[in-house]
Amino acid sequence: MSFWLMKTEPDVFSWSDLERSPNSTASWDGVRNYQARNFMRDEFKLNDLVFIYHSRVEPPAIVGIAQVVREAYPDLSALDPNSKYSDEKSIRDGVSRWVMVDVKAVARLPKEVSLSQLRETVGLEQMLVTRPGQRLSVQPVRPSEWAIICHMGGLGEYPGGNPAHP
DNA sequence: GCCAACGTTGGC
DNA sequence: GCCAACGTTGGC
Repeated sequence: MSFWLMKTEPDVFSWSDLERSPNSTASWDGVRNYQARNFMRDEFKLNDLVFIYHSRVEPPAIVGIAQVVREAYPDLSALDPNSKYSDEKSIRDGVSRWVMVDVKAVARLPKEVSLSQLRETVGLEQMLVTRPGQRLSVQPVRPSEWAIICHMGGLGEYPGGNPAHP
């Protein structure tokens, strides 16, 4: 199992929006960056765990943990002319080159972990999200980083464990 | 295949 | 809301 971080602007789609979705599950659509797409398409596996990160808010922070419940499939929003993610040029034979995954909210962090906290914490120096100018919206997270952040977020020994028993 | 222009991201 | 950093586009 692998760990990931995905960014979202809560004004557009927040952790609460995910929790309120049917079965706490939503399609993570609208990713329009090849590096991010490739992570989702090639490396996201069923049951992988994902930190949900709120950007463009004060403070930017990791707020919850989601789980991959469906692996990559074509991003339907690219085909929808009314969607802001519509991308006609990405369509070939009726299928977009962009993909989405379905994720399910599994645990809100009791204490959200802010970007400034991430930057201050020993062991997280290599995280992409802490780097200025880094805008990749889907990023891998190392197991050691996952464990540290779960602990900071108040989830104890959650890392890699059973989501049913945090 | 270069690179200037452009649009977007995201911390501040 | 600003704007630096970044990724993409398209003319050449």
